[in-house]
Amino acid sequence: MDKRTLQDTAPRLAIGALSQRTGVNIETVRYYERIGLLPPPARSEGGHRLYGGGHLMRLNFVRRARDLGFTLDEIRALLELAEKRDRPCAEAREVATGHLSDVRAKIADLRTMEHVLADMVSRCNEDTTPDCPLIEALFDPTLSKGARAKSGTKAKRPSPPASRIERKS
Amino acid sequence: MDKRTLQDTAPRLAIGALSQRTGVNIETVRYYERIGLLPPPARSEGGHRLYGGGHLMRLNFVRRARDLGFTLDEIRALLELAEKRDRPCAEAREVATGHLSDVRAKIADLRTMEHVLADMVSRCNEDTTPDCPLIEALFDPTLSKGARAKSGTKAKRPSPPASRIERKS
DNA sequence: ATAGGATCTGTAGCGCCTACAGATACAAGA
DNA sequence: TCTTGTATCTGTAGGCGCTACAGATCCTAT
Repeated sequence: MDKRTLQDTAPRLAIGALSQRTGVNIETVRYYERIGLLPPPARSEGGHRLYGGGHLMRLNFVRRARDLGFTLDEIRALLELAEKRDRPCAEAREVATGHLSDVRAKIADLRTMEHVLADMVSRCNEDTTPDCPLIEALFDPTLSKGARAKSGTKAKRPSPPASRIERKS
Repeated sequence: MDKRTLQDTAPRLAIGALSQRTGVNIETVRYYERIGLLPPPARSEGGHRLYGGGHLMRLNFVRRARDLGFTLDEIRALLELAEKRDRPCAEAREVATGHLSDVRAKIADLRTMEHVLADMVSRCNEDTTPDCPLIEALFDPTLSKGARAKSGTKAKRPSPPASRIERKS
């Protein structure tokens, strides 16, 4: 059988067996079908799902891509590219490089967190019972982190005006 | 005002001003109140929320902790520790070290992903139109990754038995 | 007095599953 | 053949941490 066609051979796998072979939870398999990521399989007379080799490959593809952190939408795109065998390489590369830079951005974020956290924990070594430096640090505004800027200007007025209710800047 | 008491001074900040000063979305502020992370503020005669300095500090604390990746439950615990000033240091340290190892585990996972992805992308350089190596790699079972083991034994039978519907192993 | 913001409540949606209930199907043993 | 004990079925709700909307009300500046 051609590895790439995703055509179905005679369906013979029940959902539990498919789940075991792919490592994908049964409920998740049904979920993937609901959202159209996995095509609806054949059914037994009693209505049980029966999967063929194509499903097995496709679901393994999905699981591997999930392990690499691709979103379900990205995976959907990759699967489409895998099926229409025109010029998928460039487009697949695009999806993957886009995801790769997401991953790298996440790593950078996490490394920043890691350093700050490690620093906080280390300064917490001597058990200074009141004024735990870890908790103090979380109260301390110097840890402001301008990253993850949301939309909208952050008013950074240093001294608030006197009394009265403050509404917008 | 003591930085740590979280006592409220005269409430005078409207929710929009609080949102701007903390960088936390208005809807999120209300959400935090709903789930009990932020205490219900005073209200104006017409029912608008009015926040004091304690809320401001507390919400800033929450935002900084979120920036460091703490879950809301962890933050809840940290805030409790910040309030009862008995011996919070050891416990706070525990929360933080637990989270730190989560962060490190995530970094390790992401680095694995990064390497596999980078490798896939680089092997995709020459535009081999059919048989894109990137897509082939996702079909290739050698990329199985035994990590993230879920509950339940994964049956890894290499050759499936002959015909008939397969149910459980 | 009025206009135009800001805020109110309540609800639903996002991504990606996971869990449950109550009903049915199926394969193997007696 | 009948019975048992799984496996599977459908449908719905929940979880995290928000975000977005609708339709109503409030508040302040002119």
